[in-house]
Amino acid sequence: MEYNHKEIEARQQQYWRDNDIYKAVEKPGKKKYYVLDMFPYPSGAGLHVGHPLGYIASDIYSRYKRLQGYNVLHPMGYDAYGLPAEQYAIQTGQHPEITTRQNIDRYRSQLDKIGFSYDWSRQIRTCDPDYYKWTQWAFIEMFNHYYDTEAKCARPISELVADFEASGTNGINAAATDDTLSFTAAEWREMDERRRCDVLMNYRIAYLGNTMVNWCPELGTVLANDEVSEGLSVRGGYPVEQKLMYQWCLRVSAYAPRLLDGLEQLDWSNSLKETQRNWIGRSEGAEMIFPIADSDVKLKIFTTRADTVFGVTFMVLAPESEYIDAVVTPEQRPEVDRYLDQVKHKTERERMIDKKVSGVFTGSYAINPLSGKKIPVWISDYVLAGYGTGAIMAVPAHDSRDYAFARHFSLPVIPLIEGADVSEQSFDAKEGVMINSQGPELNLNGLQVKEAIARTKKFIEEKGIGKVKVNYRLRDAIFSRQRYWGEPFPVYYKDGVPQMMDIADLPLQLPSVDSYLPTEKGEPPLGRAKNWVTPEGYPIELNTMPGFAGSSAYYLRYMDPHNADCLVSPEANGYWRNVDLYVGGTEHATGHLIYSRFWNKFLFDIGVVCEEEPFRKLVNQGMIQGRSNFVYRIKNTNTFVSLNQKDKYDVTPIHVDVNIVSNDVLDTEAFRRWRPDYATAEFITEPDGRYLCGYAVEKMSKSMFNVVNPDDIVEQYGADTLRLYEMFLGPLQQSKPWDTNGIDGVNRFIKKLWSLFYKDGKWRVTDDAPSAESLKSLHKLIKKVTQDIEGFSFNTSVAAFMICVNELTAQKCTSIEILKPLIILLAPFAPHVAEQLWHDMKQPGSVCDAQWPEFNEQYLVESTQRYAVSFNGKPRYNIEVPAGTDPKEVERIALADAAAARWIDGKTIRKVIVVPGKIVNVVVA
RNA sequence: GCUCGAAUGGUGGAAUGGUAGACACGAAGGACUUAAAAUCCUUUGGCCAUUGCGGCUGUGCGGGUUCGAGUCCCGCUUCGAGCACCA
Repeated sequence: MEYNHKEIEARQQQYWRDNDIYKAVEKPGKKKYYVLDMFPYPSGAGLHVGHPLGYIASDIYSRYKRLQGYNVLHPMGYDAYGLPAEQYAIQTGQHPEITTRQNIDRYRSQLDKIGFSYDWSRQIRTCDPDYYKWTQWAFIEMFNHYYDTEAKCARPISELVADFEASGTNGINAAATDDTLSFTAAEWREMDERRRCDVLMNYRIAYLGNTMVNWCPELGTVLANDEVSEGLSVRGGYPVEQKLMYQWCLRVSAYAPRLLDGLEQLDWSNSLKETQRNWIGRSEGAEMIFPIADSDVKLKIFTTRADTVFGVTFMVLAPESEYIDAVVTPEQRPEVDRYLDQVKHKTERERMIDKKVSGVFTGSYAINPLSGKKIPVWISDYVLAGYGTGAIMAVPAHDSRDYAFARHFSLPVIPLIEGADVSEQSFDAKEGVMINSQGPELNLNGLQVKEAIARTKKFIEEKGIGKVKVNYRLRDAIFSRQRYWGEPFPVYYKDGVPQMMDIADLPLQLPSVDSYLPTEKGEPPLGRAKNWVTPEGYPIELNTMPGFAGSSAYYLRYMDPHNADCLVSPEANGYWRNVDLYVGGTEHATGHLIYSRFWNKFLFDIGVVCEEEPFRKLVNQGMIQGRSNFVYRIKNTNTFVSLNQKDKYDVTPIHVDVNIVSNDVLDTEAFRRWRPDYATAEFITEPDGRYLCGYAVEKMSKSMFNVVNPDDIVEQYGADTLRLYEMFLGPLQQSKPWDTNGIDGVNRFIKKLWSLFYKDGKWRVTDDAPSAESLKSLHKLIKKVTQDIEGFSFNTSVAAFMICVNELTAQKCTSIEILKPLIILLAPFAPHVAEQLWHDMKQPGSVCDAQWPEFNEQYLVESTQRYAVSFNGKPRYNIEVPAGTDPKEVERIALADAAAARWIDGKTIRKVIVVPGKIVNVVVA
């Protein structure tokens, strides 16, 4: 029998399908392991070889865990709502549902070919009503809860209402809100429904708020912070501007402390945790009150540099600050209005690019609470409304932005740190000894910066001038999108007051529309839906939910995908708990991975899930870039020059389809057939007659002709080769270009493996006893591969297989006692060929009739022991011997190695001491 | 600017502080073949020596710790990633 990947793979895959081999069933008492891939958005372009990289790694791990006897949950589904399908719908009128379905079918057939061990009976699609019912349900729950910052958990809004009825806002200062309200119980009772609704919106976890949003005119929708990068939309790269809009939001910021602290216990990479820490952006500082002279107004500011308060020479308000109206003097009003108008017409991006200092004086002065000095209050767009209180105390000597502002408007600069030269630039470092910092009641002179910060904080708290405060950069998530292709909100409006639908009436299905564009009135596409009202005739919300809504809790739904009564049953959730291993790209670091953690924590608070963190271990696979090939055309001709000859001519490099290039050698005939223009192409080749192409690493895309389709690789080499090769390419976490050049080496390995079992078509495995050296090769492999799988170092485990097969070939090993464990170990990597060989072992006439086993743990036992070899007490090197080796034998091996490495050249050995399991000490003279 | 990570042959990449370059690709030479493909064998960091065995050098740069450093520490350079008027 020859190795025929097509037959083998078709047969194995059929077998898995027919017997539901990978169907996961809860088995109480059996240890579970949940391996999850980030589910894909099914794009129209299909999969390229980069997409399956992480899926292969997680599949290897799942199969490995299964062999170890774990009950493994390894599901797959589709993140089916998204912009491309909607934009395609706008262009063609085809319903996004149809496009999405077609793309999903394509994805599925591509995934199937690679031989993944997914339990497809648990597949989910975020656009299925049965699925998004639970997205809508979670939204309603968030609407019905508020966040108690003291108990650090979500609580029913009804409890807050009860508090209000009993005692107004007294004693509920622990509710997360961005607007501190104050009213009595009597006042609460007198409020009408609309007013109460407005009040409660300040506390609900899902709330309607007038917030500054990232508005993208080109896409006609608002975007979340993580969907914007450098003032442009991540999707499409269109400009984004700031706009005040009444939108649904999620109070993610309330969970900022827990999102930060939770990172500690997670087995994630440092860089990813760091990215999240940056995004959450905790900063410890102080809130301080600066009263305005001759007025009742008190400016509240936030600073991390309380120590520099004696260097404050002016105050700055954000252009959107609520203080402005109270502070601006009548004389300054026209100038301020002019400035605000000018700022308003700048987009976020323009504000960022335009680093020119701008600002306007309000006409008012504040009083420095520590020094008593009068200082002017300005307005400038370098202060952000959304962070802190939207107002700052400016210390130009020690903050570069304040410095630039002070220099531009000729405001004074007072240095506060000894030796700091502030004549050219500010001194921002938090180090040195304080000077010029003495007020009537507080003297910081002579203190170190850190001491001064602490002293000042203590002082202002005692005096009631301010208080210690922790600020977070993390903003609430804007949850409305003015799109069609997303989950509809289960919300209707009764006299303009938002009402949640009854959970029993969910899912609220997405209606059909005649066009996917906004209405003439500028309403979102759902404004076109006919009868988009409740049975009572109340209008239903026109916005839809954003992309991250459906992906925030999908891992929970896999645990119990067909449950019609709840998101996940307590039994299923109690068994599978959370994801043990999550594999996916870093691009979701500040989006999906924050929202999911938030969403999960909320569900944890309300008792729906039993684990507070959704993803215990997370591995980020690197991106696979494209490797493009070039041909070089002599200008104005149809003649192409090979790489090493091109410098002799005036040439233009042209991208050429990588699929007609092999090892950078162009198939010239295929090139002539590739495009009509090139049918008559002439070639100037290398001396050996080959046409060599140049190459470059670029993004994998159609326009670069560098897309490699996994289907083609599977067709030519087989899924097992593809799987092994993707792993062999390099460390999983690292980004690397796809280069098909090395794939022959991996394919050769499989053929060599095959010929350990079949020689000239004949079965050659025997039940001979294994030789000592074969056993050594095998145990080396077992040790290396088990270590490497645990450490996600799949490239080196593939190398270990190659070494082992080469050694066994050289040893002419035919013993089943070696070959059986070998293919068991290989099965997670190359399941088709391994299972085929296992199957063949069970055939009549073969020597094996065992069942496909669960992985035998004896292979995982550490099989060697390490000894440190020292000379006269100084450790020199280590040796490894089989576990349990006799001390005499250890001594012999140690001395043989020492002699080989010339440690004892010209010396006399006096004595050798062997401490079992630890050390070999050689006393030499 | 702040934070994190990386730098090793022609290429992708291996090396719990212990013989740097595993494994693979590519390249060169050879065997088989009418020929090609496939397969197999040898060589392959650099320099020198090559009818001897071998010698020198070498992991971005400069220091340090150590009997011993690609690996640990200090200081740079370059590249990548994240955050970025966040006070």
